[in-house]
Amino acid sequence: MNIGDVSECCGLPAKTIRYYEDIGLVQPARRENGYREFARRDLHKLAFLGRARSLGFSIKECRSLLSLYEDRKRSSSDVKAIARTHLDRIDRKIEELQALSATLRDLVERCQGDDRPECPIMDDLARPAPNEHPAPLMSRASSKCDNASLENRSARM
Amino acid sequence: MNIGDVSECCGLPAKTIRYYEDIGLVQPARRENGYREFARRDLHKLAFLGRARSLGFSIKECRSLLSLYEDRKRSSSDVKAIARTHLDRIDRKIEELQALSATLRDLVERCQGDDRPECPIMDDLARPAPNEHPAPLMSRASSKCDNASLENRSARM
DNA sequence: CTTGACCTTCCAGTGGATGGAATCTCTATC
DNA sequence: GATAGAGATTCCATCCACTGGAAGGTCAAG
Repeated sequence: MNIGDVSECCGLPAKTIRYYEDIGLVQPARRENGYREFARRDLHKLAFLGRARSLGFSIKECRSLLSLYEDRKRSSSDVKAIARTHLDRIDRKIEELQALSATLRDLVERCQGDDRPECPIMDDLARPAPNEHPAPLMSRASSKCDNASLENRSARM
Repeated sequence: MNIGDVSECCGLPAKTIRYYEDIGLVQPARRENGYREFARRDLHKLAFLGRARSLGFSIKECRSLLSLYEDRKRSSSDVKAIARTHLDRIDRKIEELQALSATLRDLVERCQGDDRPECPIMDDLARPAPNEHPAPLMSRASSKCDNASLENRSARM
């Protein structure tokens, strides 16, 4: 099978398939004319890769999964470990994005969205810093960011 | 102010600040010795950029936001439009990830995770295709992916 | 004078492809 | 046999937003 057929058949662009060969995920044979010749085994691997990538596994994880796929004596615990790591990563990402979403939604809702310049979104972006660990008031005097420091340092040279 | 101080003060790595200069987001002055000299205005811009990036806005969006930030006659509707587009993108991403998470969670839960090779995760990955649009049975005979086609095409040269 | 912190530039690499150019190779048709 | 067009090949560049590291200049303290 030529690359175009494989592409159509496993849903991966030909470019991607060449790329996968390049990074060693598949090793299709070559014909005399230089064309790649994909065997059933290559097709299976590519379909496997396509599915794994669509589930968000990284190429590195795909490599591991692929070697487990081809290992008859694999332990399902190894597969599960990779999947769980990935799942945890996804869930952490979801939480991050939900926090972002909440913040943005609040800002967007509070913004009038008219032709005047006043805007809570801008106010948030321009605000000094998200004081997660608010410093004691006295320590501000020695901050590198206040005006005095700025002038001093500007004048230093 | 030197880049190191700016870095500490606005929380962006020096490398990032240089990069932001490189792509034209800030234009700090230069001293005679070649060192960058950041003024208050640059500090504000960098802090703004740091916050905007931490909210997930792309550099391109940051560029737009920054020019709105410096435009006294801006319309808050322009700001809001950018933020809403971004919010929508985040929410779409969350949905995607939640679907992934659900699929993966199901697979992980069904996997024994022992020393035997049987594994629902592998079974899923190795499965032909996620038949979102299941083809009529008869059409499989002409698929490029069945054995006959494979052999034919392999034998063609 | 030396040390070490800080600054500079430039180049390369990350991940995972994707776009495009220039150049074969095959097949079909005239 | 000529030719057109599809499909294959390679290689190089590009995307995003940095980040790492090398090689070298500058500055303040001891």
